Amino acid sequence: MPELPEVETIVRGLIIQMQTPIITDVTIYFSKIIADHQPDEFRDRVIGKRIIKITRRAKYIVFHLSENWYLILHLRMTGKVIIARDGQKASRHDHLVLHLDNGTQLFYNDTRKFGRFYLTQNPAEKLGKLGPEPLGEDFKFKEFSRKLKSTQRIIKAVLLDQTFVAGMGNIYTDEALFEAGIHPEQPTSTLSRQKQKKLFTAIQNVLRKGIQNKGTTLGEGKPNYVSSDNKSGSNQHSLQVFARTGLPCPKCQRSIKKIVVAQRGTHYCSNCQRLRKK
DNA sequence: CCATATGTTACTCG
DNA sequence: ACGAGTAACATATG
Repeated sequence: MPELPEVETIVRGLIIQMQTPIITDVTIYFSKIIADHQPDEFRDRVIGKRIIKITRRAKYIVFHLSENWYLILHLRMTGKVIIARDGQKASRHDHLVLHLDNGTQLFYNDTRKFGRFYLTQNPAEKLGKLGPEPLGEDFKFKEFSRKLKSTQRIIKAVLLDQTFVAGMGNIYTDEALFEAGIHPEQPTSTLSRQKQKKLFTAIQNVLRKGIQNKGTTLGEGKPNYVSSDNKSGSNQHSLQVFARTGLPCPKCQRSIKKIVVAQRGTHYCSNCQRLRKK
């Protein structure tokens, strides 16, 4: 669920809510979510450290701790980070709690238990292979264009590849391809320069809009994504094709189709996004 | 029971 | 080497 805009929203919320607390205790209910440490070792290394800074890289949340330690969190499909007041009890699917010295606790909740914490002094090991941040200065058209030309893969698979561009997931990929008018199965090397440009811009547009709307929250009753203050986003109301199967295309009014591409549910307009031979 | 789900990665096959 | 496809992780929902 959480893609770049959702993780960015969470991080911005955490920065406002947390300041720079010291971690006074750690409760671990499900130790497999810690990727690289035994629970006791993890607690020993984390307790007493100060959270100096919180940043985002791709879909990772990076807690910068004192003494050059980094606590890196990936939420995968259903991970949530919620700040709550001291005294709040852990509930269903809470797997780890950071107790802080500012009167709050950070709960890590994850229905499907796919998320992972990485505790390291060498963050580049985990983050170094990621592609450019699409909203950062290192995302350059010239390089983007060159890489698109250099592979035979289909465009949807490439946009989901975190080493190509970092932070895109299934929702924003479908949205960007719709905005650019590109068929999800179009081989990247066949994209015209004009389509490359459109896609380059569309990626940034859909992500910026997602952040402005504080993320996409799908599902009724039990929201799949909430920010760190437990609020839903509103970007679901701005989606053009994702989760709109059978509804009219915003451009041509024809019915939005859903197919499987790169093993993922893929929403698109077969009229506005034509597969073209080159 | 079956299919599906917003992510990632290891593995197999051609 | 490359790229596509599959399974796995684990749980909930329709």
